[in-house]
Amino acid sequence: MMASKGLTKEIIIAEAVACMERTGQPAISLHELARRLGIKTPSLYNHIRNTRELRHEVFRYAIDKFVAHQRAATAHKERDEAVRAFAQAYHTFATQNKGLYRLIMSIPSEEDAQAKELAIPLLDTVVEILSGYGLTEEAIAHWQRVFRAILHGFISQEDLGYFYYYDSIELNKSREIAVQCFLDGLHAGLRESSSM
Amino acid sequence: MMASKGLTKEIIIAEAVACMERTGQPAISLHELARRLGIKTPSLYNHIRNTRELRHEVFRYAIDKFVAHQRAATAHKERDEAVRAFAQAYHTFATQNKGLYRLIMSIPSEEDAQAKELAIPLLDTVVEILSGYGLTEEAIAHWQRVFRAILHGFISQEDLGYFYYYDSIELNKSREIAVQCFLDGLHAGLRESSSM
DNA sequence: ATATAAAACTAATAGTGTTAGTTTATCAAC
DNA sequence: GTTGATAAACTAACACTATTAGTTTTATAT
Repeated sequence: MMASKGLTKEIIIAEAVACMERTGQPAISLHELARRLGIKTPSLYNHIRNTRELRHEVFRYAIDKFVAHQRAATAHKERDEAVRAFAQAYHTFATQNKGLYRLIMSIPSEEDAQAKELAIPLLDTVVEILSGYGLTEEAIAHWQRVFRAILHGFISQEDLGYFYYYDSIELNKSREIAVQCFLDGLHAGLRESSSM
Repeated sequence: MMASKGLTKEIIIAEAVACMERTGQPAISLHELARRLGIKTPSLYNHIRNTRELRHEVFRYAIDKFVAHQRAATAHKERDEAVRAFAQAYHTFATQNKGLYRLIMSIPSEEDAQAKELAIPLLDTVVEILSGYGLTEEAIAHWQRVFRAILHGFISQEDLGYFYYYDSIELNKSREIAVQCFLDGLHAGLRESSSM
């Protein structure tokens, strides 16, 4: 019983995802992966091209999961309420799926045009919410960047430990303030543009 | 002429820094480093304990450089003017010292308490600026987090390629809007707390 | 001059990813 | 049911990482 243990690409990807979710790391070695699947390392190459492709597949999975999570959290919500719900969902996903989130935030980087393609739905979720504010196309592009910058910046620094400077001060409150800051800034921006 | 080519820890660190600045990567292999210094890989261990220590030393250098850059940019400035200058300096450093910035943003992460210690001056620069707004200690802690979240989040996503969604829309303008958003949010927060 | 210590070396190990070439099991056609 | 093709496992090897042990060389201080 050497050949065929019923292993498929999907099973490999699922196992890789499970490992990342468990360890919180955005990667797994082929050795470890093969060990968990009960095969020898090179056998993985019968199913995947290389680590890049594997990472890519897990990336696709992570994006899908993240997007679904965001859509579920903001469905039937609009404007400020949607923004707050989105921020909450974003943070929840990032902390509860650390490995996947880190992967999402470590892939594109210049080269990988294919990954950027896959990530578009992720950007669309924010754009849809901001569409409810009656902004111009250009304004949406700007504010979508600002919003995502705040959300990711917050998670990232929290994760890095750069927020434990005043470690007695509650992180959740900081996050609320950040979201409120975005809304205040957005509203201020709206007032300004409508008065011109 | 085997022993002693006048190599020191400082020279090694300087070369590592130079490599990172050149490649934009937050790391360099010992092989490459040794090659550039004209020695064999294991000889590096006469001067450094391991890659962790080397990274640590480069990290220290990066923090110092970043802090100096920030202080120079915001000296004799206050409040909004200082905030804007800081944001500008932050972005300039991150883009012109990509390798060092990436290193700064990849080290601490839970474990490394020593690195967190080294990074404190980095946080102080923001705290000092926010001190000019007459906020409470707690409010400073919150807003310092928000500001740094925006700044890093912006750089990070820009670097990752997550901002090229609407690639015709100017990044610089988005950044201005982000900083203005922070100031509007901060001012809104100030009004609210003073009216209580 | 010689002993010591610093700083280079060679050789080897273990952990990454990856390729080439080989064997085995399964499944379809004759 | 044997045959033959294919899929999927294997072993063996290589290149690249960091690292350690043990050796040699050179500079320097007594």
